[in-house]
Amino acid sequence: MPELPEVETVRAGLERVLVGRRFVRIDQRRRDLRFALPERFAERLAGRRVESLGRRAKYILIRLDNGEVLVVHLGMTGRFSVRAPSRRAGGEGIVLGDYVYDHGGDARHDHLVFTMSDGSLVTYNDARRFGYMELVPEAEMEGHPFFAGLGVEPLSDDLTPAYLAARARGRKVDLKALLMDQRIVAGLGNIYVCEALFRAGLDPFKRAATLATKTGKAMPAAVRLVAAIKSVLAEAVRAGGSTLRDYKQADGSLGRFQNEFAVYGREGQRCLRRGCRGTVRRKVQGGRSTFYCPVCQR
DNA sequence: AAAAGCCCCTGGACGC
DNA sequence: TGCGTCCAGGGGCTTT
Repeated sequence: MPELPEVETVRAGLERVLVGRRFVRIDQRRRDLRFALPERFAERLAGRRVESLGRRAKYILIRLDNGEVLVVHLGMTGRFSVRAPSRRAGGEGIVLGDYVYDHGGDARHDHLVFTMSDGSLVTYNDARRFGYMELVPEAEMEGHPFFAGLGVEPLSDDLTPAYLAARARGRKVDLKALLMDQRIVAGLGNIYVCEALFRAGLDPFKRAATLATKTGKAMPAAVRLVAAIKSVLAEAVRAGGSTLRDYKQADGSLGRFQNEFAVYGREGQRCLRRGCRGTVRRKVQGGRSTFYCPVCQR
């Protein structure tokens, strides 16, 4: 599910319900998700107060009052839902990102249920269990394997044409693979890479090295690409991310950016660029689907 | 060191 | 209705 805009949307939603509350009870129903959950997870979390919520790349960072950070990665299908403490009519809950409390899915995949000090219930559901959680002392975050090799935040000033060109210089991979690589730019995934390359008018199969001159300076393509990445992500964050197949009951606070896709999931449909007569194609690239317009992405 | 493949896991859509 | 195949927003690990 989640790339940067979706993770950011979930982070913001959780922030509203977690900050200032303490973990009272941790109902842990499995030993592991993708990886083993932390040793003595419940005991270590119980009684801790949530200070703040942050995000780095596709990780949600839940800062606790003992200097530790609960680091959460949602994988493909990880979701949080929240049931408010007292809700008439049986408590239908709060919507977080593309997630409704009654996820309409499978309680079998409710792997963790946190009871907070205000009585709200926060459930982590993850059908495929590609998600994971870890408790990391704040001081060790930077050097932690999760974070040590991560590339720049795309919405920060660290992502510049010069940076991208320098990282692309001499690389043999194609543009799609470069942008999917979390060590270069952290937080992009299949959807937003496809959309950014479309906006920049760049062929996903073109070599990444073409972003740089021989001396490693930014080519115009790098300038366009950086602008495209930033604009598509910023718009998606504003729209609350994208909601794909999990769209259940319509709800205003679900993600809306899926309605803005220019290429993703639009195989066989007309290119949306003004004046372009092209048709969106899908090709498997690096084991994943790439959607692009062969006419205007060159 | 970089690039390419395989793998993890479950569910939904589709064809027969 | 049932079964097989393909596909899915993640990325780690292994091999070349």
